[in-house]
Amino acid sequence: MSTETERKVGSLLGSSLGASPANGSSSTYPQESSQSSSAVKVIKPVSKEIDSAKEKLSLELKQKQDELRASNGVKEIRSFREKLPAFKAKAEFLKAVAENQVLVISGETGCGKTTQLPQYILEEEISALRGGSCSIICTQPRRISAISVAARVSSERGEPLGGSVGYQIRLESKRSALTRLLFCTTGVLLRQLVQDPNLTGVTHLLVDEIHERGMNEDFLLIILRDLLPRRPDLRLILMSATINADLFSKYFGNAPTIHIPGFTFPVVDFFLEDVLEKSRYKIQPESDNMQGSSRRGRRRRDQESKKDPLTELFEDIDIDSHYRNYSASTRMSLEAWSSSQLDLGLVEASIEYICRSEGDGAILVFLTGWDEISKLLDKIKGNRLLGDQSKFLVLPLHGSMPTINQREIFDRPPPNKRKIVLATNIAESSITIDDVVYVIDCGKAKETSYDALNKLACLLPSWISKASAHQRRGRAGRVQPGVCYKLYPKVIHDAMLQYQLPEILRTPLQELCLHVKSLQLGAVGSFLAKALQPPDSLSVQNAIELLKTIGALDDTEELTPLGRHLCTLPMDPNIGKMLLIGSIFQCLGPALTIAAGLAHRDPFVLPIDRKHEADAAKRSFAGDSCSDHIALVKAFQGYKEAKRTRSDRSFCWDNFLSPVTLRMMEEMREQFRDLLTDIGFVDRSKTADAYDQYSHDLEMVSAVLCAGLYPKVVQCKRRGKRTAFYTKEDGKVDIHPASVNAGVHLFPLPYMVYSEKVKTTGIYVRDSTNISDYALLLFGGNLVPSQNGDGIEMLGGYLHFSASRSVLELIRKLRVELDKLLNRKIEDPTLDMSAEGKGVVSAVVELLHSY
DNA sequence: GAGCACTGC
Repeated sequence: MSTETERKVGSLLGSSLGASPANGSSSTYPQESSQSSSAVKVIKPVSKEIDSAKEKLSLELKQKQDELRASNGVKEIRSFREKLPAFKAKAEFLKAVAENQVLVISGETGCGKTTQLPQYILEEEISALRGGSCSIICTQPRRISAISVAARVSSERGEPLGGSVGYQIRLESKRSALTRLLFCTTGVLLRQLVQDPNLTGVTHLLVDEIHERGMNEDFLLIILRDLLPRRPDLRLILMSATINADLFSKYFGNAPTIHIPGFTFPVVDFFLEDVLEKSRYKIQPESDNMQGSSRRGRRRRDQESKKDPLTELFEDIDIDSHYRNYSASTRMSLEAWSSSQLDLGLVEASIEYICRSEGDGAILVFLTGWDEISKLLDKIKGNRLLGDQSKFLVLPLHGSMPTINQREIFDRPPPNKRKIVLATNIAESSITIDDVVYVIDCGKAKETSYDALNKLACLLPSWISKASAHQRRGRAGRVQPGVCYKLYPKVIHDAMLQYQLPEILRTPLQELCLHVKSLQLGAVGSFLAKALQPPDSLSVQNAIELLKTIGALDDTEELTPLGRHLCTLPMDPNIGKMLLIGSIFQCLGPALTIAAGLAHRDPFVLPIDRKHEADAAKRSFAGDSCSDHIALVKAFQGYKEAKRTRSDRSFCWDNFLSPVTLRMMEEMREQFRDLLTDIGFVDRSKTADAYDQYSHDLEMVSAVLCAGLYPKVVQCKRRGKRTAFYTKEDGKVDIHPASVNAGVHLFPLPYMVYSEKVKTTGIYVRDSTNISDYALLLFGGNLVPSQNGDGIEMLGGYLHFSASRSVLELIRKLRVELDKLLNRKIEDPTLDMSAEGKGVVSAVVELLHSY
């Protein structure tokens, strides 16, 4: 810091000291009253008028339903509905609903459970003249399914969507006062529970797809089990796609179970050994120049550190005796087969075999990721048979590839042209391609896991579960009998886990823990211990520790005022804090954009053939900011400007941006702005620019990022002509190659903040912004004087700052004033920062610019 | 030098 800066900051700070009230009791927070969160009073139908209105509605609904039933259009649909397997179980189902508070349904694909069961309840209630007072909710894990199921059900009833049947998902709903059956995402229901913990008025709740074991669904089940005794009139129906519904039944005190068989066309399975026989493909043994280390080798287990149990199981088999009925060539291939590396030649040979020897129909190949899809695509292009573009339409399908929104994935190709889709897990449940007849399954998927010991999120390829394999296989039998080629031995299939580990055991829990607090469900640890499969207490402890570090929970694990604000923001608590600080420091626009991008999805897409251009486009948005977050802000700004001139389509195309994601981000920004308004941080009467005074100030935006993302800090240490990166928890880490900071050798500033760090082939920081030590000193963690008195420490002594005594003293003073101001603002969001905090804010700005 | 997938009053 120059003496000039020191003088300026000192004088600005001096002026602010007088402006702040003498008693800035920033450390004591007002106590939360136990009633404070039930601000929304639920209006209960007590008066006679309301009762009679309901009776009238019940009559109307019944008349309308009877009329519709008699009409011709619905008659046709009715005969279709009566052919569904669910129809046979209708009477049993309705009887069980009437007699039990909780019911578990296991229904296989194609049985019609999702569209029929909620509808049966609705029809039954309307027929019994309870239509006016019933309220049926059916949750779905995904937005698309909530919409499409609601649309299907209302059309089966011959009604417009939003009548008696509606849907509600984030930022979008079609429902009315008449809606009696609502399909919503599980997340929407969880938010609803914050306002109305008793689900007042809801008569029937159906929770669909619980076998997927998503975090929201598992969380909801804990809440519901506690709620049922308080709501004896509420009926709960759990719907699972797999026969094994025991787990859920037991969890709810041995609730009765009804099984509904499914209907799909038969699918024939072939395993690796059969595929080798049929295709005559020869797997090449690992050549010695691969150093024999990382890749493979049967019975070379002792040379390798760790192998998964399924691979070990296979390697313990004596190939010649176990596969004695197979050809010598197949046995040799099985001997050479590696479970750790997918043999793309084998995939290619399988596709070729289908194209030569089998009938018409699309082929769907399940792979693990971008890299495999890309390499296989190249291989197919060079293939003599498959490379013929007049006969084959080969399409990659991956969440961050632009093809994801193209119609041709779903459309039937012209006659004599075969569609071949190379997909990730996205085609397992999110995207359905109807005309698939052949599935090729590599047996693996990239899966997130959470290493609580090292506080590290991982994303590694692993064997899928039997349930997943079944689901993938089923993709072949939607329109006619199909075939599934599994590129792994039957022995491995038989040893696969029945189900994937539930998400609650695979994910960092800070957001969930905050949610538990906001629902006033008691101590986080003991509440989550009631889960179907409770998370490791160390994971819970890590999450609580983080929430304490960022100031969302106090020492007694109670919500602080900051924590209460964060509960209202539907995003990771670090990102929520960034948004709040951004609004306080008048960087609202960028904060909204960054929050929307990080909370939803990166809008940058990666086309398979132009990834270097895509990389360059992202870097040009970042300019010399050394920030992925700034790149995001600039890209969004560019999109908004292009929209004004109606050139957004070409802008997105030219800059490798996803228009769908950007539109979603626009809507999310509005939602966030509204939420900030609700909690007082944004005043609607002020103009938009009132909160954007520093939005173009890179140093301020970086400081806001630091305030939000702390303690996710990376140290940049110069090593000769390069920079090496370190974190407290992991030691050396790498910048993710997709980051604008990848490959940059020297950085102007000594630290980075990031929002996501993940272990794949190494430990990568996915997004980063280069920040100064002043940003950290002012907006990072608590400042602790060094033991030897010559500096300041942070992050448990991991970060050390040294400077002259007078500078350190000045920073310490400024920090005290800044914390006071922030605490006052957070306790009372209506506090006028521009008046009350003028001196402190000016001093902060001055210091941040003193580089 | 590398990228599973969802989702939120």
